[in-house]
Amino acid sequence: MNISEFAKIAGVSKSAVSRYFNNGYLAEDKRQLIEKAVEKTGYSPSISAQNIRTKVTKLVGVILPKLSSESCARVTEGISQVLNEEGYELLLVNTANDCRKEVEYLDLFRQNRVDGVILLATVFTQLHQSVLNKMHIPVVIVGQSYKGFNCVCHDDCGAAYALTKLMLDKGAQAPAYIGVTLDDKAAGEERRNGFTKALAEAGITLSEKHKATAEFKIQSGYEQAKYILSRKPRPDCLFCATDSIAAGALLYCREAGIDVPNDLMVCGVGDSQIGQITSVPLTTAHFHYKTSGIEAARMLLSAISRHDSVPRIMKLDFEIVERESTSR
Amino acid sequence: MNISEFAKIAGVSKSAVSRYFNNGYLAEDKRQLIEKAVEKTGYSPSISAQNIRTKVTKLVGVILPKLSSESCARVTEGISQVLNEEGYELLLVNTANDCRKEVEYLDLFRQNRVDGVILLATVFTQLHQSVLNKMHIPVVIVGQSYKGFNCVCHDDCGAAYALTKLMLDKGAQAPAYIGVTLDDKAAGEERRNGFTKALAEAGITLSEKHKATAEFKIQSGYEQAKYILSRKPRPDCLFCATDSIAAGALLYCREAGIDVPNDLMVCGVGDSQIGQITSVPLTTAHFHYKTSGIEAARMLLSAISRHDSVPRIMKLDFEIVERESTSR
DNA sequence: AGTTTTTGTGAAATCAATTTCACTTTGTGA
DNA sequence: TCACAAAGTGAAATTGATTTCACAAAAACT
Repeated sequence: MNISEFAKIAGVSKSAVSRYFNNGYLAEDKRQLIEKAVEKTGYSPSISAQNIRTKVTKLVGVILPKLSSESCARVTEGISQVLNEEGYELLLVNTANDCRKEVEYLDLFRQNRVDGVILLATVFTQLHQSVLNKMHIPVVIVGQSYKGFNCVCHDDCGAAYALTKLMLDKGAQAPAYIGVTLDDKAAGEERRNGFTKALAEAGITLSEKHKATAEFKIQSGYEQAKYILSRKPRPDCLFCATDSIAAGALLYCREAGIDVPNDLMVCGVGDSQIGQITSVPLTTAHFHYKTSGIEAARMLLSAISRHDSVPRIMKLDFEIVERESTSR
Repeated sequence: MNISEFAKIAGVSKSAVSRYFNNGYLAEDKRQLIEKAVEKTGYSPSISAQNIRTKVTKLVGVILPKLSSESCARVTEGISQVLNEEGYELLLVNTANDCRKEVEYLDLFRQNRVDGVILLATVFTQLHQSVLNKMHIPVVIVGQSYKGFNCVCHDDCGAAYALTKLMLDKGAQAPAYIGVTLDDKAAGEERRNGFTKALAEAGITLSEKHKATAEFKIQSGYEQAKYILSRKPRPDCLFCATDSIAAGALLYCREAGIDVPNDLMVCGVGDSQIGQITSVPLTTAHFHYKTSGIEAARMLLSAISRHDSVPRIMKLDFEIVERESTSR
């Protein structure tokens, strides 16, 4: 069913039909004729054909590093809430942490497939930079902050600083650190920076023995905790860059008979569900993931509508969630 | 940049360009001319324009009840893996458990927006049925089994039966049950059926006192467990329809000083991450969620390619994961 | 050498819409 | 009653591709 055929059925011209669905510059009697015909036939205009003329797809590309991660899912939920309300659909691609795919998909979106792109970034290479600069549709980056681009990010450094300071204020003197790869600017570098800053202020230096890098997994947290906590002298507090790592660490503590929080304070970052039910409830930092998705979507929408917009960076605040794992 | 302009730059006709990107019925010299021009200009054909002619969008609609759920995320990961490989993109919509939205989106997809639809279903109303029957593009339903439609589902009944039998075989005599709404055929009805079947075989009848319905949340599991376990006589085993409910129940047990598994055996269903780190590691049933996504995507692809396909239902097997919460 | 077949080509039609433009009709004020 | 503005209309051009069709050139047979 195309517009001509439909117009014939409704007893009006093609133009009238088009006007009905668009600007609506149309006499009342024709409007009713068309309305009736729509009800009868269920006709609705082809989006592809509209796209050819208007260059609007009502589609937004969303690039995710990993779907089955609580934080990504929450961000995406925020994005989809706002965009669906505005009549946009999400074209979602999953890069499975494959950096080349990220660029590949950006390139795919560069053609006229979508009206804008939201990138949940982790790593950020030279290649990203150059592909992003060549984009001629608006892009918003979530979770990382890069000059010259639209970004919505969290205060990773501040959260790590606050958590570390919390433990130091409670009397911790020998801290340990399990982080993630520094390629991840936010969760790797920024959180480490916050941790380091708090130590520096307290005049404490971190021993190399008490530093480890884990993956974003419970199992990996368990292993790295085992490695660090079995070395002498044993630390009295442990900062984990993510809740899943902290959950793994707590698992090891229970197994090894280490008393949390009395012998060892532990904290994570992200306030994922898992922290509520660890053997000892976990102190962590709550990031407003869903809000970041909502804000990113809004930012993109406004960049799509008025095309001139200057790049802006929005940093969302966090909240410390204090639970037993650091109570003393 | 359109095909005519590009053809002029390359020094060939529009038709030649089209053939280059499609069937390739083209002389070698022209092929090279075009190849060079593509490298120079970065031209690629407009997907919308292609869609108008060929009716192929290379898009698949995916309807999710909730993004931030581990099982949904895993299924989607499987789907996206297979479809991306075949050059398809996912149009993802999140209904936030709103049944009307589910139908609304099905209707949206009914027009020529996508080549096929995958529906992660929970509830299934009369309205669903009638909208689905009016669909003229292939649909695959994941997680539920409905006659007359393509389905990929899990053996919810079998898993619940096996878990219940496991506890009964270990000597449990007074079972309790925390389920989810029966509107959810798979997680609500089927799992309850499996549980009931095992009881019936053992000649045990369930007291009304020992039955409750929770939401898919830790907090809700906690509350319902509190309600059930505080009534006399206390049950000696507890079947929870999901891991998150079980996690909440275990939380209450720790708080109330109930010894799991000696005083009370507990199990969940779904093998989510959370079960690994509960105060007592959780016995559960592992469903192959990612595999179900993969199979659903394959089923859809084959339905798209040869349009005649008869509806088929695929039921995936499960595995019992036995941990401490039922060890005796 | 003459005919048939194969191979390759571009013009033109087609797909399903929007939008401009030139026009009719209607309404208002003098 | 006439002039002029406003409102409404449909034909036709346009958007960016694919695909059919007719036709030319080259190759392979008589």
